[in-house]
Amino acid sequence: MIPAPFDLVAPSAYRHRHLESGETVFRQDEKARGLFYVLDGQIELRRYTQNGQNVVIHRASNGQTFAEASLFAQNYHCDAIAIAPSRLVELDRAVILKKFVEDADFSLALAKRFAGQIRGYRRKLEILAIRSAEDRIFAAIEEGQLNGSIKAFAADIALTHEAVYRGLATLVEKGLLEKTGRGKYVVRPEK
Amino acid sequence: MIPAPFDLVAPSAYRHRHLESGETVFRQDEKARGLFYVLDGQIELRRYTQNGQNVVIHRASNGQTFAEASLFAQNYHCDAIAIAPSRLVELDRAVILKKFVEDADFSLALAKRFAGQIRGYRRKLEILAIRSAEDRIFAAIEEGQLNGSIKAFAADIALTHEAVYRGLATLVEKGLLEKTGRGKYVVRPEK
DNA sequence: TCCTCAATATGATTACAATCATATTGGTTC
DNA sequence: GAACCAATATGATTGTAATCATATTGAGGA
Repeated sequence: MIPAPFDLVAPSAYRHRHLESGETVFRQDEKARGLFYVLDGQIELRRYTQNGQNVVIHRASNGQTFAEASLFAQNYHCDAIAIAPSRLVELDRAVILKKFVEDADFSLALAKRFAGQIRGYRRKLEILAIRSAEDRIFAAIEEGQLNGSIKAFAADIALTHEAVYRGLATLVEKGLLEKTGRGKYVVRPEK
Repeated sequence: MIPAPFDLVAPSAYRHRHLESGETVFRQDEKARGLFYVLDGQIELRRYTQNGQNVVIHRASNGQTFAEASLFAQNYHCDAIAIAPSRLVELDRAVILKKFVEDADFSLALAKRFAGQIRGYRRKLEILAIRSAEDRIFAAIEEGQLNGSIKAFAADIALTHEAVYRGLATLVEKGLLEKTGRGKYVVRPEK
């Protein structure tokens, strides 16, 4: 049930947590206690700039882990907030680190996971660098970033939700997307 | 001379490379051979989108490494191009991987490095999500992203160089930045 | 069933960065 | 030192996303 490689650590390192929508998992600059596995629900990782703007760094849902990087840092570097009722497993930092030095398979798998995350962030950067709202929306949908609500998606790709609604409408008009329901869009298959 | 933890691997894994400005270190989708350490020069990591737009993912210069993540991937996921005459050390992928499973200190240090990179990308995402050109420029300078040319900096933060020149001018006008020379700007200390 | 509320959606206007143009400066080469 | 070239810099105009406003839809609760 816990995804590889974290299934390799003893269950004594697990701690279950239930959160209501809006509750905080951890805050930026708090001492890092461990990483998390989402049984169900939705967690948003956010960072705040001085001006009060905030960026959604990542959104984790069923079956995903987050805050892996905090294993190797003293503190958390973003806020983690439940945006839906959520059940999490917290994996103890010290236990994971011990496992890391003892078990090469584990450390290899974890490093691979990190490499994957790095790639993911690169793709996000790539999308944010696209200037045209329409192109950005299309690229992000192609990457599979539109799974939740349009508003959340808009925040993800750093556009206002109005701009996204408009962009979606024109993309459908151009025949690049298909509207499959209220707030539901899919890439139209090439013919 | 090679930074930790790569100083721990045998020098037989090193391969020196000299590149002229414009030459290619590797291309996207090529088989990953290893990671690189920059003795001197400048390397740009770029990704190309379908529309032909390209994003500068990272810019590596003296004393930095790049393509670490390719250790755990089959192929390179971006282009690496020298934008100045550069001397590199290529570190063999297989040797590093072997070291990784054998030496826990090494694997710990590498994982820490990865975690640092993840943090770096997060910060970059944060900056790209700032809508106002002026705020974005200021935030990026505060993060120390303005080290090379203004044009390179502009590409980094996904603005046109014109917008950056104008933003810099108004920031100086407002007293937030100080112009220390042609193309040189520093954050003005708070009083 | 009605009420409430948030997400979805579109209209009108404004703000601002992109674009196109044109100097100016500084470094390199012959 | 002249010639060349790219980076720096600013001006004028345009395009486009943000903003502010206002419906509309749908889900959940009383």
